[in-house]
Amino acid sequence: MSGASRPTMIDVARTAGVSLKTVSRVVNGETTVAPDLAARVRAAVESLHYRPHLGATMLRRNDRRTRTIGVLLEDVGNPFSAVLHRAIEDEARLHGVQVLIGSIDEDPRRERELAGAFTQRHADGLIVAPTGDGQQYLHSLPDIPVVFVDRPGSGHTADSVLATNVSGAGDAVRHLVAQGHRRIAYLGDQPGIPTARERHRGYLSALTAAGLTPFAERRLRHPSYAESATLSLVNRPDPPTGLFTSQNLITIGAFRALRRLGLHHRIALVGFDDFPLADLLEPAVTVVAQDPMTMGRTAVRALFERIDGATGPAREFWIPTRLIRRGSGEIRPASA
Amino acid sequence: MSGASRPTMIDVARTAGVSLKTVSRVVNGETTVAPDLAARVRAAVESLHYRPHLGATMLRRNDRRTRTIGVLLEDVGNPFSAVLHRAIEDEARLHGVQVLIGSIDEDPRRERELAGAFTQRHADGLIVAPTGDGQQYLHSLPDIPVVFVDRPGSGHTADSVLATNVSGAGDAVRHLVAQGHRRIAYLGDQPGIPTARERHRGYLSALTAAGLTPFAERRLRHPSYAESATLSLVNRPDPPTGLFTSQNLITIGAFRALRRLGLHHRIALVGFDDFPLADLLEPAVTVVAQDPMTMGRTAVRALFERIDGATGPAREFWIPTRLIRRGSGEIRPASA
DNA sequence: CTATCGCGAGACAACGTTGTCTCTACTAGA
DNA sequence: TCTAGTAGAGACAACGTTGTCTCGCGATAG
Repeated sequence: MSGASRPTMIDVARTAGVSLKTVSRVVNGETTVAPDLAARVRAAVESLHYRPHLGATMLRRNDRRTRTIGVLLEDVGNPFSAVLHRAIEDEARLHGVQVLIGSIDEDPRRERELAGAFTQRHADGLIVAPTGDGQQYLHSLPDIPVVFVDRPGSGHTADSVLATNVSGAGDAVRHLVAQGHRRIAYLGDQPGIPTARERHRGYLSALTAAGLTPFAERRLRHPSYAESATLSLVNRPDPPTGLFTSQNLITIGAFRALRRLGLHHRIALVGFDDFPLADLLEPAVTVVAQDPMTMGRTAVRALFERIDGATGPAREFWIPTRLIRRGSGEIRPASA
Repeated sequence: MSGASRPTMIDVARTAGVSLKTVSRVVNGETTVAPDLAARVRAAVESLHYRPHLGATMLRRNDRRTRTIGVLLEDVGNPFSAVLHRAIEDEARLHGVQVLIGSIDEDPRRERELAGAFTQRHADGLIVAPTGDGQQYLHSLPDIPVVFVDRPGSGHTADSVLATNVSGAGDAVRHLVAQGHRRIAYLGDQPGIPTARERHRGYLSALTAAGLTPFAERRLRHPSYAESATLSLVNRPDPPTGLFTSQNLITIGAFRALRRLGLHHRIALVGFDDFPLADLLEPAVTVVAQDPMTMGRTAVRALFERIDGATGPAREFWIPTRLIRRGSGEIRPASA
């Protein structure tokens, strides 16, 4: 509360009656200090509430880790991102590392800004859920380890931690086919988003493999359009009997629409990405669940390996998805 | 990508053919530089990808803002915290300020560690959702502006941004009373948590004012016990006809228990704190909603005022709650 | 034509810390 | 007893930047 500026090593040295350098040694845990002096120094540090000036430390020791990583996710308010964030934080905490985080909101400019800001704050590394716009900007940053998570990057080579999007989406579609569905519609994000592209690819190839043709597809500019898109889809003369939605917010929007029309027990729904309370809805929602905990943990570990100097080609970590049958995906087509 | 160390102002100065100080002036936007020189400097900055060394800047200008704030929330994976986080981030972004964030998990030691870590990283200020253990530790930190959010701090005076917990909980109980309920049970967090205490107080005083006595109360050590606590509560010989739950995770646990027993259309439920999909459950869940967006925005604004030097006594910002009738709270007692 | 002023730009010190070098006092071995 | 060696502790420079001071030059006024 005093307006006085923070104490420096010189203040500590004066209080302890030793030289500046001895304080530095004690603070840095060097062993070449006599025990009684070290004790005096530690007492002075305590009484003055001395904390090393991180800026000065970093300035002097240019190689020093700041024990901070930067994390760029889609939207920290979204359940998937929030859980991923939490997993990253927990793993980072195990290593005594702080987390800087920001939401990208599908805005490439925002992505570049955040990456720059975190780099300038001397993050030791970055975990990025990239937009589809390419990550060439990383080349203009000082050399910093990067791990992509959730989505592959482009224009920059780095480790990536990805869900098995194609096969997961395929699982969803195959499941609907197995229930007898032939008219299976797709609702997903705009194809600029890499995961959206892959899940769409999984949808297409599973349909084709089953001898079906894509029935109806909607690429949404924003998940908030999911509800109205579903309404228009279902109001066609030949409505789909099953829906595959490529993302949790879209799944929820679709569910909302089906409920509004009273069709939630008639039209099957399988969503990519689990979400809280999916099991409490009626019908409970069948999903292809990702494993954000494992994804976050894997990304942090890979990043730390790179920070610790691991070289070698970029690695891809594929985190498996899992179909969770809850009810909405087990609805059979009315005509069958 | 080169292993070379990052460029400094001296490199830029050499490239542009000017003095070190002139580069500094251009980078800091001083106007006393001839346009052609400034242009040469900017070109050199671009071509070398020069970024000022934040540590050196902070070292030289000890008063300088780092344009970073630290945020300590309960759990960034929890919907309430996640939305609060997002609101804080958005407001901070408007001011060009970065956010350091960490989850406390009701662990006072963790709270102290995070506050220390963020302070050492030169956060300009802190936004803290404090545990009930007291914030005396803030006194041992260098002088840093703090705003409490969601919960009042103790042992340290600072602005606080709080929901109207007492009156909000009262609204919930009064609503149940108005539906004819007499046996209204309370399920909440342990009383060590300030908000839990206040909401419990609101519960008690509204009951008393209605001429009722507290019927049954459960203080949970952790929200994960909500489901089993509800089961035991409802299995009493004289079960409650209405439940008031003090927090979103507990509300969800209680709902889950009622559903499991098939009592979700028989026993009324009003929860404090809204949560996603509350409107999609059957019955949709009546809640006393907080306004995390406004809370986050208010906290950031108050913090920036303090950072900008505002003095004066600590302020309390009360953010009103709002009862949202959705169905579960409008169930009437079976006996009535 | 000279004195004064103002503006642009460089020289230099300082911020708080740590790496390196140096110095002193003590210990051990011959 | 003397020398060499060692461990502990201080002096000093340097990290990259900015605040202050100073200098030079052209313009303006007397």
